[in-house]
Amino acid sequence: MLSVIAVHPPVGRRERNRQETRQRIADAAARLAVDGGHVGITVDDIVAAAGVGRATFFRHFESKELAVATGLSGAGAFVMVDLIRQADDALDAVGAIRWAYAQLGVDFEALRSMFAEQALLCRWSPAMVAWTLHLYVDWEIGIGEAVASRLPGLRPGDPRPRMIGAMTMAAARLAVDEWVAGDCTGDLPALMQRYLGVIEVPAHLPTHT
Amino acid sequence: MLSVIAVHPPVGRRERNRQETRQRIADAAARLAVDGGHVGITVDDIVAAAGVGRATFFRHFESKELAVATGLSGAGAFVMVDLIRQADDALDAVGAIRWAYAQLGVDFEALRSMFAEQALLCRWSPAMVAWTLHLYVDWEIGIGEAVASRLPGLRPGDPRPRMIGAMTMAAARLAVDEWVAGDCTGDLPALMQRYLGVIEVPAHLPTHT
DNA sequence: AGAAAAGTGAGACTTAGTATCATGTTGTCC
DNA sequence: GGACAACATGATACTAAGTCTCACTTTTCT
Repeated sequence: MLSVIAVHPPVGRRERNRQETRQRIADAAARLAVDGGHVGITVDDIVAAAGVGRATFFRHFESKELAVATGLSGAGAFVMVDLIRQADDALDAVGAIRWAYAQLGVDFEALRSMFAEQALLCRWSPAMVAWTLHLYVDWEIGIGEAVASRLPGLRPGDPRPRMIGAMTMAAARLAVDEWVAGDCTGDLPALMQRYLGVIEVPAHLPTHT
Repeated sequence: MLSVIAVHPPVGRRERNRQETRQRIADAAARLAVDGGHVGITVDDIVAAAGVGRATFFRHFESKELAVATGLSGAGAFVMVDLIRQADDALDAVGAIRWAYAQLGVDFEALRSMFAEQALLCRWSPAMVAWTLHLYVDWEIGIGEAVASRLPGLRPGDPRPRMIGAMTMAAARLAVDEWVAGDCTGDLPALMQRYLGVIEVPAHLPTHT
């Protein structure tokens, strides 16, 4: 009678609906931001475009900016985390990250304008910057989990996964900052490798205490 | 006639007044947040306490949260940057940072409750977290400048200073996160060293390109 | 001294964010 | 399979953040 139903993801219809609503809102927010160049986009615009009530918006996102940033980043974050996971097993944690971002360099020209649009919108206002940074924390965690298995001697509470995630996001942020400062005309993948080059992680957890 | 006036800091009275106003606002914001446990503190409260007009508030701070965060961090940031600068010349960049944060460990108990208060307020709401992260960017820059002279082969555009600043702030943030998760009862300086231990920077700029 | 430039205060106004309640939908237990 | 609990939504009203404009004062430069 029971079982047989849910296979792996024990997510019910309720949770699925909820995530779909959240996605609709984020998508609408990002689309409006891109279309309008961000000028004058309001929460009422977003909820109208997403076809949800105003209260629902704030149940899913703590601020307008977070919704826009989430929509802009969209699948991008998941793509990167997946890429890191797919890197050659022989690569260590930082090596896998460098490889993943190098893959982004292949065919970068096709994505240049999209990246530029996203980068500029995320820097449009101080509030956008602040909430984008807030969003990055989630990515830090994701990246940390993605590389954890590559860390020798990993134990519960090991600071390395989170730190590697944070350092990676810092490299990405600073690389894009420099890229934007040069009017998005430079070689972003190369800049990214340049900043990632500063990251070095001890092969083993320093035997402290 | 001219010259002879300003010695080193070419800051005029106007700039000084401006900074004083900004400081008054930040101080009032932090004091109200600490006193009231943050509950229900409004911009009108802050401007009344600071004795400035509402418009002036938003000329100095892009959001209420940024004002509170700035006031809370207050002198702390400057103290750390100064400490890093005062570290023994024999120490390299990361060594100087580790030493500076180790100094914080001396007499930590006297500061424990103050740190706890500040840490909890900065994590009170998602908005506080977001704007605190925004504020951290300034510290990143400050730390980067403070250690730049310790980096061999430094050249314009070198990614190391900013990256070291960002990695340091990441370590601080994650250490405090873990400390707060343990109800602020643990050994924060030790946690800090633990996270800082993950940072390793190549002695020389990787000869890329 | 006088004019340009920049900071401030006051108030009106738009919009973000919160709280409450009624309604529909999903999950669970018999 | 039906009833009930739990949760997601929508609508509305309300508080407070953030913007804008204008009149006024202070600083700076010539």
